[in-house]
Amino acid sequence: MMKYVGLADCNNFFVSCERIFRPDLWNRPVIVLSSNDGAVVARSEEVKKLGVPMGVPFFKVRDILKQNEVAVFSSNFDLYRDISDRVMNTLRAEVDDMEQYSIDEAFFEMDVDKPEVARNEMGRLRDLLYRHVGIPVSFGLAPTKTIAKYANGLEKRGTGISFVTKEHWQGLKESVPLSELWGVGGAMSKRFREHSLLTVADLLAADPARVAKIFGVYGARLRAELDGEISKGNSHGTELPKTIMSTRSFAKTTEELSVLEEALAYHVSRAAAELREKEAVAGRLVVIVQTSRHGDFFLRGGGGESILPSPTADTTALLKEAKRLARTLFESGVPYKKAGIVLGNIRSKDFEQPALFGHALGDSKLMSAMDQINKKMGQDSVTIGRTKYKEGWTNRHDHRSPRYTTNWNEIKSIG
DNA sequence: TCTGGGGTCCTAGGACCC
DNA sequence: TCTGGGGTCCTAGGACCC
Repeated sequence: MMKYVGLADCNNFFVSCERIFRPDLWNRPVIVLSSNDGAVVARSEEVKKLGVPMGVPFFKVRDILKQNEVAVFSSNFDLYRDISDRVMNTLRAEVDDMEQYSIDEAFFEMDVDKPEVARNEMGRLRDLLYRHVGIPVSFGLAPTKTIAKYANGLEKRGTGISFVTKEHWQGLKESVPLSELWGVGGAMSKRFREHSLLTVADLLAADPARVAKIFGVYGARLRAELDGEISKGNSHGTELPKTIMSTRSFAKTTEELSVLEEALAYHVSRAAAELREKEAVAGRLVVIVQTSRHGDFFLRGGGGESILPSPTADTTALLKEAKRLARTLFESGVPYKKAGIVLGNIRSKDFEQPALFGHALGDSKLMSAMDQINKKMGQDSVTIGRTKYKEGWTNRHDHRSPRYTTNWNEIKSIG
């Protein structure tokens, strides 16, 4: 019996989510755009074949998309998060030690006796997820996370099931370039090349101490992972996040403080609701206001930080502080394009004593009533601190699909 | 026309102290 | 020529990922 690491990865996740409710799109090219309809962030296989790259600005590929009758969607994160929860909950019930890594990926552990049995088990999981949630998922199984990531990539377009055993990996390492591995980007890749390290075999042949010295912790960890030693620890997914952010760019710039304040009210509400849902409080608040990357003002704007006298998850308290910071950052005559906040120093509310003269901790009746209504009726049914200027700061989402599963007004109707 | 938003981890270097 | 060196704490920014 040997312990292996599995990776489940949803195929073209955002596109697959859109297709669940639109069977007419199953064999058609589909893309999903980033928020504000800026760039392409998900592509169906048909679109990849057209040569449309990941991350390309939308306006640059508009023509080719039109010519090929590609279905275009704005991001619909309410929908994707909800579908993601369904995938993760289904998988969690079937595997050991699951750790959700991103909105569409999760690691788990598997004890393997006979490779055929392991393969069949992954096939069963793949079929189960497709039947229950409607999302195609591929699986990779290997000695460590980094190798499982690589394995997963091998069969994306085939069966969706890939098992790289220890023996198999020994045979592969000569031919796998370091630049294709998870965690190796342009900069690391270049530094490896400068030391004549091109393949996995090259790195494994190098002395571990020298690797650590030259390439730092990342290098040492990567080498260990490729050597079959599990070093990317399993975090078990129960810990709190270190930061929670909410930021967004505007469809058009604004020079109004009141518009910025209203956008911040939106971001504070979202982030604070997430804090309360995790039963946590934040001790640090950062407000960010930014101008366009193009034009004369791109160095203006910036961030301001506040260490809260008493950690809180109360929307009103956080908003008051955010507005204070916004007023110190604001300069009149500057066209702002983006605003947002970051919450830091996050800890469980259980460990916090309410300060005598500090803010409430955010479990007030008002906050929980608001959270319950918003959960039931859809996000933003009840809000604090904004109403008037919405068209001044919301972003562009001209192609958004209905929020089928999270908003009563947009539920799918048949007929 | 004008390139997302949300994260994590690591490192270099400044401030400060003795 | 050379101006102490070592520690800690903090933050900005780099790198990478989805």
